[in-house]
Amino acid sequence: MDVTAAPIAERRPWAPQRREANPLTPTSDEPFSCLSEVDLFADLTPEEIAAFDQMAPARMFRNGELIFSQSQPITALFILKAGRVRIFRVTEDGKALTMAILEPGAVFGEMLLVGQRMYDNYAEAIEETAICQLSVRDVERHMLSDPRIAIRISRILGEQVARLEERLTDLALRPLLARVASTLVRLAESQRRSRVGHVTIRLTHDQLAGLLGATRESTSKTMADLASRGLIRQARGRIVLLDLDQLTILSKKMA
Amino acid sequence: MDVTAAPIAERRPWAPQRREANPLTPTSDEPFSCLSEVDLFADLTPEEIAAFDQMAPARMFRNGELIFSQSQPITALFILKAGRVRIFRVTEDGKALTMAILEPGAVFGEMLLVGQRMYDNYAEAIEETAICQLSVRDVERHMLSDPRIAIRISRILGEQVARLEERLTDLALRPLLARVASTLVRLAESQRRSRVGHVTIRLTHDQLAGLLGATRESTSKTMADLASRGLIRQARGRIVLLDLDQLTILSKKMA
DNA sequence: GGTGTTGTGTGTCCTAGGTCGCAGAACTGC
DNA sequence: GCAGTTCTGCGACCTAGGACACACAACACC
Repeated sequence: MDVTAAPIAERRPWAPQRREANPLTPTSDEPFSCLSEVDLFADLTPEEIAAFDQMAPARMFRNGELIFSQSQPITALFILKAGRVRIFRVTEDGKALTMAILEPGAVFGEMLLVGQRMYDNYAEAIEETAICQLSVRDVERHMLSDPRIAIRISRILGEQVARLEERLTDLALRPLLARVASTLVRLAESQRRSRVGHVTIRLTHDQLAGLLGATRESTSKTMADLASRGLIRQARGRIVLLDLDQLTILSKKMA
Repeated sequence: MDVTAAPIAERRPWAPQRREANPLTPTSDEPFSCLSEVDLFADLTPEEIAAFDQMAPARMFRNGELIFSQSQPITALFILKAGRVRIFRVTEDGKALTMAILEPGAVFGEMLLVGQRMYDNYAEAIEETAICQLSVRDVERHMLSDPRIAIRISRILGEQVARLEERLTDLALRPLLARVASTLVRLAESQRRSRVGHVTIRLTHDQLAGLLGATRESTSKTMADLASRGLIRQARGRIVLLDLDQLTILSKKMA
């Protein structure tokens, strides 16, 4: 903890554990490419990618640091190079719902590209994280007009719509057990880098609860249930999915 | 009711009151334009629009008729010319959630354009409705490649994402009263053709409930509450919003 | 190894909203 | 007008999951 920091800063539950500022390191030492392997740019030539890379400064964030709150439209597009990021919203009375947990390769802030105001979304690093940023100016100048990019954006947004509709109906019509199962399955899919054997999800019950729109307590209870059925195995901060198929079935069960 | 029809067809609550089939009338008599005034095509020249119009046959649907269920990827794109359409999902046990209620000028089925399978969405006419359809082939041939269209699609999807995120957090963190208020306000915005005085929303409590993810009963109760506060006035199947500002405030109130 | 902190298990309430059931009002079609 | 249907309004339940309050286990940092 930073000793120079304020008293302890009102500690709202969703709030970043560390304060927002403090760029840490520019980390331009190793000139890694931000954009290759990000499918938003998959249609571009290597030369074009290199050109974009020039204008995408990288930046590190510590666990808990805020990457943006709605008050920062300085940057148009973020590319998550390493680490993990949580996108979330907060209500007046301090409760939060997390919209997504992003894995490396993800692009976020795309709403600005599309004329949306990015609303009340916050983004927070949930571990040591490297992020490349493209400024509004560069993006407007070089990307918005490019049909290859536009099509990719459509695809990304389309997937997002599908996921959101799914979550919405789950939340509206399914009991917690099913929602937990369905969320776990979805998380598993979104990170099946290694399709070998069991998938491990690195999330605390608290983080999972934020994704579910439920409390930590009932989430814990439900997880215990799943564990007792042998569908998952638990450890502090990580969840091993043992039986994807069974979980998928459960995710569709109603009351 | 159609006397030749089956016994009464298991009447699941979400099901169309009339059966699916029966094209009614091709209605090509008056050659109206399907595509002008639809902003998806706003960037096209009048000639191009006319060309598309050729390939967009219109079709009428009666109140309650199903326009598509997930088993019909014959048509890629629907344009709602007149009437209203409800997009919804159904769970195994017959409960439904309404994703959207569309007004004339809306485009739907866009998910297919974007490589999504359109999932479990159903579309149903909720009044006498005229719809133009574009086939997968035509769309693929003439539109997907067109950057002007691609950009428009991005914009539409972006708005959709924003709305869905809003609804999701509402559902997760706000009590029914706030959700009702917020939904009413959203509906008002989406149809403020006449910005004069009070907005009238033509929906039954039941339809509203489907949009809220709540039951008809509690929706009714909440509506009565709003009415008693003088924020709305009610009549059978229609709701008059008297105090938008106050409703907006309410929509943000928590418990 | 001790001390603080962050995750997890549980247990007792308590309430928003679902469920069921019915009654009456409003519109539809004859 | 009358009969069937669709809407709306209650009211008496009942339950999933939230709120609160701990206790303890695991890790992190010195």
